[in-house]
Amino acid sequence: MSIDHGISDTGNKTGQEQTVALPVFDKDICAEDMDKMAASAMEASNFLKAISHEGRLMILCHLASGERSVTELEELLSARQAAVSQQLSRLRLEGLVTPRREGKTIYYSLADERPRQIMEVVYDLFCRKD
Amino acid sequence: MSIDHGISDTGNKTGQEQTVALPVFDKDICAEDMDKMAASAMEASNFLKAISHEGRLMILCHLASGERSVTELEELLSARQAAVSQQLSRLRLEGLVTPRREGKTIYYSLADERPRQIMEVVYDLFCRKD
DNA sequence: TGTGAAATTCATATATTCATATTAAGTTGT
DNA sequence: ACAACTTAATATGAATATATGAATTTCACA
Repeated sequence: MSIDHGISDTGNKTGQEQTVALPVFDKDICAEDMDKMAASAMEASNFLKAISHEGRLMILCHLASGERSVTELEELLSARQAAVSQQLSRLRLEGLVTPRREGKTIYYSLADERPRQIMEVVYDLFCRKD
Repeated sequence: MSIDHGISDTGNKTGQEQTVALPVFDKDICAEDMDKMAASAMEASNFLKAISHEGRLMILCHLASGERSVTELEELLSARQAAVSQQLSRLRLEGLVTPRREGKTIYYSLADERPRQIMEVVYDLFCRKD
C-alpha cells in the first residue's frame, strides 16, 4: 500500500500562507494524469537532467537570490570561468536562465519560476530533512 | 490496457497551490541556507540524476499510485524486461524504491515520499503549466 | 591598440543507456 | 526429485551522451 502522507507541507519557513497541497500522485491518480505525465516525460527529464549537476544546481541556487555575473558565480562556486560559462550555456539552452549584458559583464538570472520551485523541494528534502 | 485505479472522474482534482507558496529561495535567502545547500548539493544532484531519465521518471510515476510488478511496469512502459530491471536496480541502489517478493513476481513500491514530492512539482510544472 | 570578461571550439575522458545474451530464483507437472 | 517454464537480475559490449580542460575568439571599453 502506498504511504498516506496526507498533506504535504513544504516546510514554509515563514509560517504564513500554508497552502494545502494535496498530493497529485497518490492512489487516486487516474489514467489521464498518467497520460499527461507520459506526454511530458521527456521534457521533464530533460529539465531534470539540466539541473542534476552539482555545479548547475548551485548556480540556480545562487541565482534564486538574485542575478549574478559570471565572475561572481565563478567566485561563489570556486570554479573556473570556462566551467561556469559552460554550465551557464547549458542552462541557457534549456531556457532556465537568461543573460543581461551590462558593459563587459553579463548578469544571469532565472528565466522563470520553474527552477525556483524545484529548488524549494530539493531544499526541503535534502537540507531540512533532519 | 489502462489500469483502473478507482476514481474515474475527470481527473483534475488538483486545483491546488496557485503560485503563492512562499519560496524558500528568494531574495531573503541567507548565507546559511546556501551553506546547507552546498553541503547537500552532491546528494541532491545524485537524486536528481536518478530521476532524470524518462523511463525511471515514468516508473516512479506509476509506483506513485501503488506497487507494481516488473512485468506490469514492462507493459506500462512498453519497455523490455532487461531495461526495466536495470532502471529499477538503479532506483533501488539510490534508495528510491523497494522490492517485495511474492512467489515468482517481485513488486516494487516507492521507498519513501521523496520521489512523490518531486513528482508533484514536476507534474505541476510540466503538465499543469497551461 | 590593448585588456579583461565571457563564449566558443575542440579533443579527450567518463558515464549512461540499450540490446543481447546468460544466469538465478520460484513454480508447476510428472 | 527432476525437467520445463516463468519472472527477474545481471553481464557484456556497442552506441550515445555528458563532463572536463586547453586554446582560441568575440565583445565592450579605456
